[in-house]
Amino acid sequence: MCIYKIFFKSKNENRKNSNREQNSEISTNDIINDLDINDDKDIETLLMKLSGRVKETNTNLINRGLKEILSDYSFDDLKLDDKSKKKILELKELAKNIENKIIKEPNYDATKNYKIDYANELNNEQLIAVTTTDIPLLVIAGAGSGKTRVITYKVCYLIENGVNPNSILLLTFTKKAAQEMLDRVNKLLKNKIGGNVLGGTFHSFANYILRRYSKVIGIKDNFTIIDTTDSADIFSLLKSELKINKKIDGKPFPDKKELQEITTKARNIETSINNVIDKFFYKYIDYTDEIITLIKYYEKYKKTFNLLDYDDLIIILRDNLRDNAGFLKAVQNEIEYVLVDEYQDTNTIQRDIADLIASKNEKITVVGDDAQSIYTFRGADYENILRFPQFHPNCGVVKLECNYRSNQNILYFINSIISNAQIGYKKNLYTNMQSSQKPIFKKFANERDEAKFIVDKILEIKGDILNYNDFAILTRAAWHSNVIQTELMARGIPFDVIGGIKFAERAHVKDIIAFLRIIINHIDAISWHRILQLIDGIGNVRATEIITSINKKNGIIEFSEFQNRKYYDELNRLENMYNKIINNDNIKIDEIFNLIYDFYIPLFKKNYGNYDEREQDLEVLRIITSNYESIEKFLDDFTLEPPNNKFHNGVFPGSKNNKDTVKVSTIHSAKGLEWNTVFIPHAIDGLFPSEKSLSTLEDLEEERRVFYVACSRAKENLFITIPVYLESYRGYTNKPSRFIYEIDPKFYFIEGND
DNA sequence: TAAGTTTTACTTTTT
DNA sequence: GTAAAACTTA
Ligand SMILES: Nc1ncnc2c1ncn2[C@@H]1O[C@H](COP(=O)(O)OP(=O)(O)OP(=O)(O)O)[C@@H](O)[C@H]1O
Repeated sequence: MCIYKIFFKSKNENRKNSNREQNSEISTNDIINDLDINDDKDIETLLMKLSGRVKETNTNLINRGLKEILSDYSFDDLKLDDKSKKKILELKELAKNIENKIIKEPNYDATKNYKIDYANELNNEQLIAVTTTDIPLLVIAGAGSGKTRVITYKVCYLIENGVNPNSILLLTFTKKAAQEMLDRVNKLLKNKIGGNVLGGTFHSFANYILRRYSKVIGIKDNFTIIDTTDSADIFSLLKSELKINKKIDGKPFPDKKELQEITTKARNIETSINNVIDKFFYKYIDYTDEIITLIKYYEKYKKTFNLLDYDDLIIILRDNLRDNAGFLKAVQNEIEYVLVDEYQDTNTIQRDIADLIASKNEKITVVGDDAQSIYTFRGADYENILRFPQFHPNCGVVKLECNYRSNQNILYFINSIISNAQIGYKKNLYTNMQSSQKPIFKKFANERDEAKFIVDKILEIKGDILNYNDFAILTRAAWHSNVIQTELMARGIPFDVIGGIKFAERAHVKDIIAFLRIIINHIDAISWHRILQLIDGIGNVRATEIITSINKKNGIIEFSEFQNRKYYDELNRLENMYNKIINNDNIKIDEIFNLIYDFYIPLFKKNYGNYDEREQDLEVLRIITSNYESIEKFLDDFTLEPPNNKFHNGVFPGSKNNKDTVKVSTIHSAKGLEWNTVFIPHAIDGLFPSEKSLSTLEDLEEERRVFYVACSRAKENLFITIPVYLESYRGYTNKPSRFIYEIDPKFYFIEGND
């Protein structure tokens, strides 16, 4: 029995699809002729083939044992080009330099009367990392070596040495990570002082500063932060307005998402659009001019309507810190110490921000692990970590190599994975832990069998000793756990899904957010577009016309000039709604919601099917917002860190989730976490590493690091599994992940005969 | 110009 | 088996 009601699914956003016939390219006869039918296994194979859209016949994995398969490595090795070779040499040189800067002894006064016994709770290197506060410090920490612990204790140490909590800046990868560390600080210091620390992501910090210093910077303080889908929607609008959407001799033009991707890539790795197209979107090289034109209009569009995208937040902050001495000084006066977590996943803009703020007296500590850099796809540059000494010549370095998380067998395994990396700073992770079991590798006929095995194992290992909380299923892509989720549900095992969830992108959720945004920024054109186009008779062109009129009146919402239009009644209703909200300074969030619903629900019912299912999302939104004092704060949080988990009964963002559940997560969302037992399903070459990352060495290296991050989450048990047949994706699997081939077989165990 | 219908091109990770 | 572009109709 399933004890959770899922409030939304990530499927069926809109449109009912007609059932089209599958056009199979291979005929039944071909398949039968292709096979010798000798036993049950062959028949099973045949049935599988007939049922799916199998394009290629490959019985390789079905009939051969894993041992045999893994003994012949047949992947093309990617050649290093000269540029990469040079880079690797340079990085090696940098790594040597790091070695020279290692600090050997802590500068710790044990006679001081601290609340925390630092020397006792930290190992020698950790103690050095915590107590070195007079010079810039780079902490290179291997997986599970206690970097979270170091940062947490360092915050305490700073506070205990008289640093004002609200002048400590703690930059982490997610808001949640910062919150958890600061909660821990509170516990350690037995007070509530940690709550005053400025903790959050680079983006949330940028937002905080930009709004407060808007005058100095020359922007309005009520800007709307738009997410990537909003950006894409702007591109879509511009494409049709500028009529830049015609194919040239059948070659497709980038779609709205791709335009957004090109834009953000260029800005995050700080290079030209030309370069990005040349390197990453070569198929669009013929459209370079049109793309550049569109992006120019995109930038203008944002300016006109007071919109900032994610990249704007950090770029505007960096540029102003760099170019405006008065502003820099003001920010520096607020901040005494800068701590950066997950430094390997910062980009150059973020690096600059941290450096600039700390530049006055070099009070900065950065913590990271280049082997765990998994966000280069969005502009992160793990070289930041290796180059830290270049930017801070008088820095010290601490290396944490003692792993407190995983048992010896898992450690051998993960060390073996990362030893195959071509790029990177070598660390020698060791542990004092006892060994239990080697990581297990196993194949299954199909996804259902894989799922069953995982669920059975969870129950078996859990027994009466462990909790569901001790288990995680980590995947490269969110959909890799689909069948497993079904199985968990069928078996009544409570679980939470984290990552890959697109709550904020659901149409009706975006609608509500659009209504709210306009309250704050009356000329938020992209939100106006959403709302106006809900009304019958208003499309792209009419919406633009109305928005232009609002903008001309500086954001006054007044539609009398459209009196003769057939949809005026609806415009009038909208105008009245906003007047009620805007003219009442003391209006509560709940009342705002009621007014919006009064207007929206009729349109909502008309525009979308499956009303009941969607309505629950609206309820979720109401509950989330009820925790907020202001719409502004809610909108900022919702956009800066959109919910990435599913909401079950009683579990909402903001509410503490103390439920005992198995975690089903993408690897990217599992960063920094740990579990007793970790499963990595679908470890199939082409899925993990992803097919898209096979062509360049850099991409492949990153995939390996993702694999490394996944495996290094495990404390006691690690299971890696592959289904031979994937019903939902291309049928037969070719090979297990190449990362498994790379590992010395003595470090893992192949379960079963096959 | 809007709205509805058919075709095409895809399945990676997220602040 | 979805989302967006392209095309068609009113
Ligand atoms: N000095 C220590 N003594 C005992 N346990 C420790 C010590 N330092 C860290 N640990 C434990 O080791 C585990 C891993 O620590 P932590 O999560 O801080 O590692 P991490 O470096 O952030 O890992 P990763 O980079 O892999 O995310 C935690 O369970 C932590 O409590």
